[in-house]
Order: sequence, then structure tokens, then C-alpha cells
Amino acid sequence: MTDEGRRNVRDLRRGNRAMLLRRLYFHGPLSRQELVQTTGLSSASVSNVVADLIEAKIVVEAGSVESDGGRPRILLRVDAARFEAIGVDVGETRIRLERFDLGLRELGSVDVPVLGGQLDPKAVVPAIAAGLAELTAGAQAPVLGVGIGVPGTVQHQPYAVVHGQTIGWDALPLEELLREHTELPLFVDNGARTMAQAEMWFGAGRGAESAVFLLLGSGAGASVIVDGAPFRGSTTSAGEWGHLNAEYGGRLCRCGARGCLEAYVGAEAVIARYREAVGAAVIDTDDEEEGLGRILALAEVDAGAAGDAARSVLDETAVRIGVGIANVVNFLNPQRVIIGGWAGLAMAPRLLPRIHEVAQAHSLRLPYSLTSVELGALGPDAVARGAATLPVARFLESGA
Amino acid sequence: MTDEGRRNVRDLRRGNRAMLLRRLYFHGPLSRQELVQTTGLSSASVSNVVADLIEAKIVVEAGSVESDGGRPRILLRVDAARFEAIGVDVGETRIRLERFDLGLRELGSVDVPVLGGQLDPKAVVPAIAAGLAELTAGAQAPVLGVGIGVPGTVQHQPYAVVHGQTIGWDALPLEELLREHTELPLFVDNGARTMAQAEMWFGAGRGAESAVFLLLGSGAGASVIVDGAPFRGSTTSAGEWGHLNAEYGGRLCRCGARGCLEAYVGAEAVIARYREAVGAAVIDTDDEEEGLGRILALAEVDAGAAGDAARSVLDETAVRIGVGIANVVNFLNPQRVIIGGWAGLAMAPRLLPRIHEVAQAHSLRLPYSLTSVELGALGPDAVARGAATLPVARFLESGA
DNA sequence: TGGCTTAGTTCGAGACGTGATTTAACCTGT
DNA sequence: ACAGGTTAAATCACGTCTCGAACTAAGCCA
Repeated sequence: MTDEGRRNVRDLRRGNRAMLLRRLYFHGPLSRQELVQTTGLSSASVSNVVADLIEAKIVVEAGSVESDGGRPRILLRVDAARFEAIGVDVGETRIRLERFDLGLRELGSVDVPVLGGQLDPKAVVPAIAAGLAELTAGAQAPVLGVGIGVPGTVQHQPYAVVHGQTIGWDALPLEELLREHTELPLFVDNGARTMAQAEMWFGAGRGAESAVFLLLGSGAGASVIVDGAPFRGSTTSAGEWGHLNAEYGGRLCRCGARGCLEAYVGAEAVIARYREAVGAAVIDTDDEEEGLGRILALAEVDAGAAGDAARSVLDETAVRIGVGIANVVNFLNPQRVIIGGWAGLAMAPRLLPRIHEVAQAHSLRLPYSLTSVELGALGPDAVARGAATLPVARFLESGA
Repeated sequence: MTDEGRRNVRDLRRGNRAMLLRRLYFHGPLSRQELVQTTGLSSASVSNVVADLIEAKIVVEAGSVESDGGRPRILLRVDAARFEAIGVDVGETRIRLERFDLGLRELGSVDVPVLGGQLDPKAVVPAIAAGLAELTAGAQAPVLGVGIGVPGTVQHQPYAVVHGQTIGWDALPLEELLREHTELPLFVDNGARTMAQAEMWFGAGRGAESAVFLLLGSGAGASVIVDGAPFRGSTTSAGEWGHLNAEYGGRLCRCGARGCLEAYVGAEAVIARYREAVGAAVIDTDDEEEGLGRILALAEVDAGAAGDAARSVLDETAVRIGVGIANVVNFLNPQRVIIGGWAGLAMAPRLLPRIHEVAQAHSLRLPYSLTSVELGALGPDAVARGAATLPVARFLESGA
């Protein structure tokens, strides 16, 4: 309510510059004419600002469009090679760093396994620092910054602090710790949100103004996009879809409450429910990906009791997800609901029809009819790419 | 993603003008000095813009603050008498129009009973038009516009069209119909949202950036405030809290789905559940307000079976509301959750402790600890006042 | 080659915000 | 009563911005 954006003429210029830059970035090569029409700026100003951007080597000319009688239009595009950005995916089993150009094309990557499956903060920071050093050494252009997707809630006070209950991170001051190893701007955010950001820019969310991304992995999370930007809530913990209550007094959730959706639909929960149904020894692996795969396979090929149990467990999973989607549709009325995460993508082929059916039955007619429920397009590994969008987004917003 | 706000220097001025005006409006009399400090503008610009506003007679000087050695600061305030606004509450039993000054002090009102309890569109439009004529005739200052809160979903395409399934309005082009009777700018929105807006400006939401207002009347709705503005979703139907699923396969809701929260917590549902528990004849009134009152009284004073049933029904209501609040807290992480609506305010004194208890038990620890759950401060009749904020908000945003 | 059409640039005008300077309005101490 | 000090507000000169109009560039066609 106090201060918002533009005040003086320089800010005005920066805003217009950012507007043109964003448009060129997201809507491909465009002529000055098209920029004039879509932004509402005068042709004089467009010429002026574009000249700035060209001089700064951020925008380059990219051929021209054949004319029908007049001077041909010169196309402009953002020079993707002008800057680079680094994205980091801090996962539960590995840390992956990727280097991208401005257009988010991957230029290099480093994988660091997490020893013993434990994300010890003392080991994570040096691992990231080492990876950063390796990647920046290979950079062909200035690096705008480093985006880091972490499993947990990120608060800025004012430097990013991570609260990750599932991985035992208690108020880890990640930004300050990394600050000792690099001068690059750091952008830390929740991994689910960075993944959603990647889908918004390049995947299933492209073009939507509002969308909800459901991330089914070991557990269940979500990221809510409102007006094209992630909604964080008052303390950045919005989007805990997995802890919507699915059944009063139901299964105990690892958060301590009873009946959370996550106690039914994440890979961990699906496996646990299957074990309860058929006896603990049947799925004899600790690898959730493998365990979930076996249940899916049994449901597909086994005509006996083990297959019946698998089908039953998966059907309830679809029902719970469907109701959870209906809740999202009724309460937030998004343009799209997008299912992602490795477990979600693995189960979706089998469950999607049932999910649609249940979601429809529990949704209000009008909003559901205008919402599409679909799968993520970038696969389960979009966290690092989404993280790299953070410095790029800052670059575009600031107008360079 | 295309065009947003400021482009040229005139827009810049308008934005700064709006910023100062908003600040003066919401933060009471302020000196130019204080404006300089809180807005970040230079003192030259503040003087300049304020001179404009004074010349337009929107802002007036309002005494001065004693100095400690220097020239005293002259206080400025928005002249509440300079403009007026009209708010309309289209309720299920009556239509109420109120006339306000710029500071939203009530200056006059007209009540139109709805004949036979039926909101016939053919009768509503002339009724509103007649009320408007009466109120504008009494206006002492130019009327900025008319805000109208209606029970139903409002879509702008581009003129306001109301879809009200509960009252049998099917795509009623209310704005166009009223346009034939008045030249005043019209602002139509859902009544729950206008009520929430009133609470945000003058009631329990004051100062919050994000809040969720739960409106318990005959049914159950909500209005979600994000970044100080109502969130409408992609097709303006966001906030259907009453249709979150409370129990899979549960009670049939009037929306057609099973297990909606509204089938448990609205006045209609509470009365129905009580009747089921004790026999249909016990609450022998069609007036929901009276019926709910009797149940509350029985719970309070009757030690026998009728009281037990009332207590049991009300306890389950508290549990359902509590879980519903936990869902909101987990998913949206608002600063505040505010319970309003006539039924909500009537039940709250008895239910609030239990609601808090259940909400806490089903919420994630961190977000719940930072969220306050409280009651609306403006009572059940804030719809018209909230509606009147719509033209005022437009006035403030545009910078007059 | 000359006219026509469209794209992009240049230029002068008008509007704005800012820092520095000036004026206004009050207080304190003598 | 009056000078000196202090703070608030207004004024001024300057630089920056966008815009419309005029102008130049670069193609087509006959």
C-alpha cells in the first residue's frame, strides 16, 4: 500500500524497456512495428528503447520479413547467448546444477550424489559451491545469477532461510552460507515452485494466467500461479495441497494431523496402503520409484488378489486426487490444473480417466467446464530449469 | 503480459497522484512531510501534486501540527464531502440502497422489500432504478458511481452479467438493464466479495495484505483477498469455500455433489441436520434465522435430549468449519481468516473455541501460528457499504 | 526510372520529477 | 520586541521521458 514501482521518468523508461524486453523474450522474433501495436507505445519510443537494447547487445536483429510493397520489417530477438544463468535442483537423492543460456537452453551440468541419502546441510553447501565453481568456469557469457530449488519452505528475512521439515533442515540460512563461496546473485525458492515456473514458461502452463500445479512425488505439494506469478501466501507457505483434509479422522499424516491428502496420494502413502492391504513383505524394496512401479505393474497384469489390491489402492488414489482437484477448482477457479512430479506422471496414465470423472462429479459445473486438467509437459526433472528462470525473470523485470 | 499501467509521463503523474491520494485516504490526515517520507517522492513533487489535488478540491487542509522550533506542518485530508457513492445490497429478502460520502459515512438509505421472497429480475431492476433516483435526488455532491452486491457469480463480458443459481438468475445482463435508468458508472460484484471489501477497508481485515473471509449465511461462501485485492480466479468464481469436499460420499449438497462443506455448515444445513436428529417437526419455522436461533438456545439451556442433539449438531458444525479453516490455512497461508455472515456471527460465540481447536489440529504448525482466526467486525449488513467501496476504489486508483 | 507503400528514425514540443535554492512560519532566548 | 535558529513548503532551473509529425530508408510495381 505504500510504494509501488514507478515514480520518476527513469523508472518509467525502465518499465517500458522491461515491457519490450519481456515481449521479445516470450513472443519470439518481432518487428518494431509489432511491438508498437502490442505494447501501445509510440513508434518513436519503441525505436528509441530498442536502440538502447541493441547497443547493450541484449537484443539483436534477426532477419527480416518479406514486404508487400513497402520497406520490409526487421525482426528483433533477445540474444540468448548474451547472458547465462545457473539452476540448482537440491533433491532428496542428488543435487543437480545446470547451466543455461538466456533462452534456457542447457549448456552444461554437474551432478552431485547425496551421500547416504541424507541432505546434511554441512555437505550440501560445499557441494553446491563446488558445482558452481565448475559451471561458472565453463561459462561463455556473464552469469546473471543462480536459482536454487530446495525441498522446503523458503523465507526471506532478508536472506533466504530454508525450513525443510522432511529433510531435517531447521532454519538453514542457505543464502548466507553460499554467499561465502560466490558473488553471483542468489535466488532460493521451493523446488515445487521452481518446477511450476518452468512449466509456466515452457511447458503445460504456457499462456495461462492462473494455474495450479500438483506435484506428486514421495509426498504431495502444489504451486499456485495467480496472474502469471507464483502465489506465496503471507509467509511463503501457500500451496500445501497435500495437507488439505481428505477425511476427518482418517490416516495419520507425517505432519501429525489426521486425514491429510498426502496420507493417501503420495508414493509413500500409496505404497504404505498397498502393504497394509496385502502384507508388508510383498513390496520388498526401499526405493519408492521401484515400489510404485511394481504396484502399477501388478494392477496392469495380475488377475489375482495382488492385482485386485493394487487396482483398489490405485482407484482410491485416483478418487482422492480427483476430489483434491475439485477442491482446487471450486476454491481457486484456475484456468488449468497440471499434474506433475515423478509419481504423478508415473500413475497418471492409469488414473487420469478416473481422476477426471471424480473431479467433475465434485466440482461446480461452470468453473470445471472452463478448467483443463492435464499433465506436466517437462517431465519430473524441470526443477533446475525452473530455478534458472528466477535470475532470468529478475533480469527481464528490471529491464536489464 | 502485454500492457501494464504506466507508459508516458501523464500516466506517471496519475500513478503518483493516486499513490498520494490513497495514502491520505487510508492513513488519515498527513502532512506533506509525512507524504514525502512514506512515498519516496521528492518534496517538490509532493507539493506539486498536492497543489493539484487541492485545486480540484479533493484534498483540503486540516489544521496543523504544533512544531518544535520550526514551521508547523499543515495536515492534509481527503474532503469526504466532495463526492458521494451509492452501494446496493441485493439480498434474498430485500434490496437495500445506501448513499455514502467519500469516507463511507452513511448519508441516506432506501429499503425495497422483495415481494414474495422472490428475486424476479423484472422487478429487481425497476426497484433498484427507483431507489437510485431517490438517493441521487438527495445527493449533496457528485456521485462517483453505484456499487451493487448481488448473490451470484458476476462475469464482465464486457458488461456485468449475473449468474445466480440459488435465486434463479441465468445470465442476467444487470448492467445493461440498469444502464437504461442511470448514467452513473456501475460496478457489479458478488455480495460476499463486497462485504469482504468493506471488512478490508474498515473492519477486521484492516491492514492485512492477504485474508480469507468466510461467509456463513444460509449457505457458505468465501472471498479471498490476495495482495490487498479480491482474487476472482480465471472466471470470477474463485472462493467457493462451501463446496470444498468435507467428506467423500457424504451429505448431498444443493450443488449436486456429495459431501460439500456447505451441506454441513450453512444455516440451512445445520437446521436440516438437527431436524434429522430429532424429527422434522421440532423446528417448526421456515425462517432460518429463527430456526438457527432456537437450536443455539436449546444447546445453551436444555439439558435433555433436544439439547444433546443441538450440542451434537453444533459440535459437528464447529469441527467442519475448523477443518475447512485448516484447509484454507494450509493451502493459501493467509494472514487472517475472518468469519462473517449472519449465521457465522450467530454461531461463533458458541463454536469459536472448538473451531480454533480443530483448525489448529489440522493445520501445519508454522502457517497456523502466523494466522489469526477472528470474527468480522462490521456485522452482517456490510454488503452495501462494501459495494460502495467499488466506485471509491476506482476513484482512488485512477487518481481522480 | 519514377511513383507508391510501409518501416523506422529524427526532431521539436510538452510534461514530469528532482535537487538546490528560496520563502514561509514558527520557536527560543535575550 | 527582535535576532537567530529551525523546520515546512514553494519555486526554479535542469535533465529525462514519451509523443506526434515530419522525414528518411528500403522495398515493390509498372
